[in-house]
Amino acid sequence: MERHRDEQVIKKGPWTAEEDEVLMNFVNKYGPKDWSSIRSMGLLPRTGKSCRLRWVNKLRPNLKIGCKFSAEEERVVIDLQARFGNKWATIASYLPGRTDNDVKNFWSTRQKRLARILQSPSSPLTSNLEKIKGKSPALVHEMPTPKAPEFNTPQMKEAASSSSKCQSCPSSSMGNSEILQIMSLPNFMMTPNSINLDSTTMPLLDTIETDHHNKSSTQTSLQHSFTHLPFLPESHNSVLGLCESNFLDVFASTRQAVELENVSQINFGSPFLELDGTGRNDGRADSFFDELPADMFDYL
DNA sequence: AACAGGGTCAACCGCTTCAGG
DNA sequence: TCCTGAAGCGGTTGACCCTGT
Repeated sequence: MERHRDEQVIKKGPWTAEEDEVLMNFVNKYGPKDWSSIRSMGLLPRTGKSCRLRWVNKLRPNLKIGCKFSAEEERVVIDLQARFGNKWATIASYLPGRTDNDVKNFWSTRQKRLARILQSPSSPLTSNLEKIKGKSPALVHEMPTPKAPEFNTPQMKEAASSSSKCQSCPSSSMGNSEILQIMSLPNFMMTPNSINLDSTTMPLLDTIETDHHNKSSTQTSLQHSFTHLPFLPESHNSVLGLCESNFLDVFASTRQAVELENVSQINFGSPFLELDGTGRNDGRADSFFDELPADMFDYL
């Protein structure tokens, strides 16, 4: 509770059923407008903003209350966020029964989850930070400060070393490790349709040499790295699918687009919905990361 | 059973845009 | 053209619930 200029008490906090009823009656009588008159008429001790928000988010007809986002809705949100950015009201207009608040909450939950996975200090991916810093000094202050990675198992030690050095491609010390590094950046976002770039991501694209001597050597190197990561055996095929797909092309085309258009978001269709090479898009929603085996994120 | 951590959701805040005087 | 209040929007916060330890 707080006092307003005119000494009328403004109520804050959760709405009661009685207040909802008063608000509903008001809207039924006058329509969803003139929100501030609800208080001036003495109907409710709430601000117009508060009344409007309550109506829009909870009392409006045809809202999907207490109903989780379907796979299709998730896919739409991810796709539209890539197109429109954080225009939650715009995105919500494509989803009947969903409010901008719903979409916003859904997205922030996803972001938090992803950030937590990628920012895990125990991730060996952070081992490449020093190398990246050396290549791009201007980047140093923008990067999160990682703890020294811990490689507890022989598998992890092997994975860490192989991600920057590959026996079958000795000269290919760049490419795969940088891709892993970019994927681990907190602000890096990859959706089924686009890559979002920021000031920390873009300079790193320059370090990816997907066309250096030839693409297949980098691909082989990346493949080698993934093979040595400690996934469950049954997950290796899925992971290796990344290397066999246009995974590298995505980064290569992204870099080219940055050079040509000076843009911060690259749209490229839905390459990751077709990882199995069949063009499959069964409507399953989720970002590129959800196409990966679950134990991949356990490892990260 | 108690606790911690994460997820979800409702609501508030501050800023911008719009419309009317 | 400027001012003011209303409406709209995105970011943030905090309470509550659930789950794992």
